[in-house]
Amino acid sequence: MNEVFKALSDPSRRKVLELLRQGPKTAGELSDQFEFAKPTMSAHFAVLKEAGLVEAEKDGKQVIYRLKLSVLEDALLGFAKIFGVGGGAVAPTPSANKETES
Amino acid sequence: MNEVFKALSDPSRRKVLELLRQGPKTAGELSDQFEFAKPTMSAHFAVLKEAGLVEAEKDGKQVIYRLKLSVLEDALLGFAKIFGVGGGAVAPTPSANKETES
DNA sequence: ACATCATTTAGTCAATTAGCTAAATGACGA
DNA sequence: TCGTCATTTAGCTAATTGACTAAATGATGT
Repeated sequence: MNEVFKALSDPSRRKVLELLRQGPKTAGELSDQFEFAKPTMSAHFAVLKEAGLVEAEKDGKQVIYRLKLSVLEDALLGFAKIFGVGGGAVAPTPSANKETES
Repeated sequence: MNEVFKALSDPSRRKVLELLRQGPKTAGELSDQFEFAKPTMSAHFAVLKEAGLVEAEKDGKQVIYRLKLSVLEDALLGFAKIFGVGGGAVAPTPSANKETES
């Protein structure tokens, strides 16, 4: 879960996720939306993949990236829930507080 | 908003926020929950303050930190909403996609 | 087989980050 | 005023990050 937050801490990576919200895209299509060199983008993709936020499928020459919404959802809402924030979730009792890290 | 995500990307800082969920705490009380040196913690507090996630109030010798839940809420839910995730929010139409950064 | 195209890997570099110790600040109590 | 306590600032270092170019990989078309 730490890796998800690490991945989300970079604006370019958040933008990649937003682009993928419209549907799967190839590495090239995604890279076209940025001014970075391809290898730089490739590294960002790797971070997102490592965090489980996207999955890569190979299609001939290209690599298609697809958003894994459930992972993003689990991380964001899971964290939000700790604070009793969002969607009427109830926070666990403060005295039951144990670990931040997983 | 980028600063909020940056602040959240460190597990120790997330833990500080969780501790503050139980109510305001002094810098010392917070530091006691970690093995880091005080100045290290002070730097983490500064990052959280910079991001607007906490506010500091001076009380005699001590500094009391208080969670600013609304800021955390805005960031998390605001971002979640972009993906149509959580609390029944509806994502803006993909074609209306403009900027990631603010 | 060869050239080409899409992407990743390797290697480098500068900037940022997270930790530390030592010193400064600022409030209190004696 | 002096000593002490709580916290921050300053200054340092090692590790991580995010960018780059050049080279490697791997699939396709000729």
